[in-house]
Amino acid sequence: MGSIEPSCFSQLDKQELDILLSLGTSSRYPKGTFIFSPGEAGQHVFFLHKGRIKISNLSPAGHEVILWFCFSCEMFGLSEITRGNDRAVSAQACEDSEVTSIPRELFNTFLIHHPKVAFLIMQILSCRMRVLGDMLVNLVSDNVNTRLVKLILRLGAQYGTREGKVIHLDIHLTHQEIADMIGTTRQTATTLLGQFKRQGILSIDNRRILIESEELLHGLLKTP
Amino acid sequence: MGSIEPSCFSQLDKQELDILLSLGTSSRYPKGTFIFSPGEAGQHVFFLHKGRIKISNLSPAGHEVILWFCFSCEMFGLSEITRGNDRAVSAQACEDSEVTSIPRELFNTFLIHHPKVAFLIMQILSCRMRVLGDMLVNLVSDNVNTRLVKLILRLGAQYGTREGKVIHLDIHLTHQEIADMIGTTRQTATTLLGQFKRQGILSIDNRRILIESEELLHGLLKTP
DNA sequence: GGATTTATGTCTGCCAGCCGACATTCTCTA
DNA sequence: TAGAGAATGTCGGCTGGCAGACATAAATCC
Repeated sequence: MGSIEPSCFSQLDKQELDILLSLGTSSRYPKGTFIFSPGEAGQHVFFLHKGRIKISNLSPAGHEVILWFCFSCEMFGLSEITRGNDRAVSAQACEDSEVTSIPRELFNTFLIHHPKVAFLIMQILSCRMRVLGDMLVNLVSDNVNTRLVKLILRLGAQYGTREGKVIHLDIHLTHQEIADMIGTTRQTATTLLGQFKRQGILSIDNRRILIESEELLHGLLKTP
Repeated sequence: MGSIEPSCFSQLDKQELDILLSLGTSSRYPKGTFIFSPGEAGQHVFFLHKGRIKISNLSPAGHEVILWFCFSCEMFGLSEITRGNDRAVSAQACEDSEVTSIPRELFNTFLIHHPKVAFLIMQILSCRMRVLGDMLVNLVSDNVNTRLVKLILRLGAQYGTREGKVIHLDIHLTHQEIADMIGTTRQTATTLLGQFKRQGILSIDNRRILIESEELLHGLLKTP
């Protein structure tokens, strides 16, 4: 579980990052708009300055699976870079977002001259592969309740800010989105979240989760 | 569906490949032995000359999920290269296999001087990410029957050899392994495979699948 | 070539969680 | 600030497929 992504480009010199970003053009995407969709040719990679991007996979039957979210200073659209394949997934802005898009060719050339960055990219890809692998195992071997607990714990560890015992999750998430992350239905997610609330494990304020007791949450893992 | 992996190192000059392989040492792994297991430090990458390697993820509860198989001329153990992380998955020889293992550090240095290969690695990682993404969607949105059909079709397209209407799948697979690839139980896999046999869709000879009628198989996708 | 392990085939009860349906409440937008 | 649209809460019936349990068949190993 929980191999955290080397999310920030902190490992990059400010200088290197500036060169990279100068290769692209910046633009704004209002909440809800798609940066790219499945089937399109993948001719750009993206660097997210501000906002939040949802990377998801849509089945022909219309079933959405959220693979992960990208936050500030993360890159996305990397999977298609080398060959310019069609996009396999969609990228949608969950909030108003500011993004630099870098043409594939320029990015590739950049990588050749900056092997350090190429390494970072491999690292990001590897890390995301692990996440997907973990998701698969969860999906197969855990029931919905456990999956939800693990999701909340993971989100807390990765994106939460601690205030005393309470962990604030400053991510606006609907029950539908939560359901799509763990492969269940909206109704089931609602029911379980309701239970957790009643047990004093968490509360939700304007679609933002507050983990009241990480301990209790952990406890749910032991006795299924 | 079905983005096929650039499996072979055909895109590499024979020369480049020779240099790469000279960095490592070759050894044999008898059927059943593990090349690496979860939790170990990932200090090598591997090139498979001959045999078949099963890459899988094991849940704490003991539930195995097979992520993919590696065949001749494919590499594996790539996910941990950049940082030397612990292995997240296990690699087990399904047949007697011959493998060259290349120390991480040497491989990394090699990559810096051969950006073309670095690109190839990214491509492989990207491709495997897609496969995992597809697996996730399948798992969530399809029932077991459909998942099995899709698996067989995919295996056929990827690894099958055509002889007239029949497609030979020269991969020795137990029902348990098939079940572990689509996230179901051995019993259910057995039952469904039995049905397919009775319908004349496929036959199994010494654990090797023969697709008798790809059409019929495809037909099962339309009417669930 | 016989014994032991490993894989296959089949049946059954049971229950997690899906699905539809609806009421209620929240949250944006105009 | 009203009104539309979206999100949440809740119920109950239905069922896919899991989990045992066991018999048989097929490999594999001395």
